[in-house]
Amino acid sequence: MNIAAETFFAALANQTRLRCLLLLLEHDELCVCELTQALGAAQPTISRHLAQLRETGLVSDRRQGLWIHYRIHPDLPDWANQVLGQTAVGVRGQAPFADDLAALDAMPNRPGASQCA
Amino acid sequence: MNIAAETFFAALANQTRLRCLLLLLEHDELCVCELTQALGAAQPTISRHLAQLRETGLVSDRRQGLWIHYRIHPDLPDWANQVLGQTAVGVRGQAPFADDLAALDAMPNRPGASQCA
DNA sequence: CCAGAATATATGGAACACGGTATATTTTGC
DNA sequence: GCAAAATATACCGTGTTCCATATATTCTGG
Repeated sequence: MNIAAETFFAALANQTRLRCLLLLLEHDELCVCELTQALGAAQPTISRHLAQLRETGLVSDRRQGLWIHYRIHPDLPDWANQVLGQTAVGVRGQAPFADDLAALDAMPNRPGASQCA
Repeated sequence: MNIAAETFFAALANQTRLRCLLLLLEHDELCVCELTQALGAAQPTISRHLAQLRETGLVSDRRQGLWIHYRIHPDLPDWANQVLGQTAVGVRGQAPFADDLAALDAMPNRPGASQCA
């Protein structure tokens, strides 16, 4: 997979998108409602940013009934994965990223893949 | 030094700025005329982007007579340096980054620190 | 002090990014 | 087929980014 560096960084230049991506880096797969809840954002906001990430090839999606699960795109080039990983290291423990992880863990009734087959 | 991740990525989201940064990653220090020549861009364009990189703490500058030399900011956090390094790996050999390096090497009369004490 | 070189800043207009609100789509269970 | 849930898209107003052009600043040599 090819992705222009500037396009990639433009995707990371928005806090909502970056928060989503870093959450997806820790939890393989998340659905829109989980991301919405974790970030405390409006659903259309999350949905629109996820669409943008999908269009630029940063994430892939998978429908399962009513839920659509997103994950970091499996064909993301190695350097891009490294960048995401280093970013996660860089912001570890900082707001709002750390809070997002906590909020997700505290969320009840998660439709995660862990509990359905 | 602290720099917000989204601010950092916004700085990398523009091709002119990214090209400058990747050039600075290979050659420790470059002056505006060298960057202008290497990118084949207008001087105010380069100057404006460098000012932006300076304001966000990504580069530092040093005046030497008429020339102002820029370099990657020495206090850039480790993760940010890693990101730049990985990006350089990711775009190695690709246009326009590879051409920039070639154009810089081909530039005559460079006011580099190498030739003036 | 003046001219010229290197760099910086100002200004204005076009394009784009973003969030909020409203609405549409897709799927499921009945 | 209908209602409801999860998600997606449309639309709009506002602020931002970007480039081009013009002008200002800073320094050097004479």
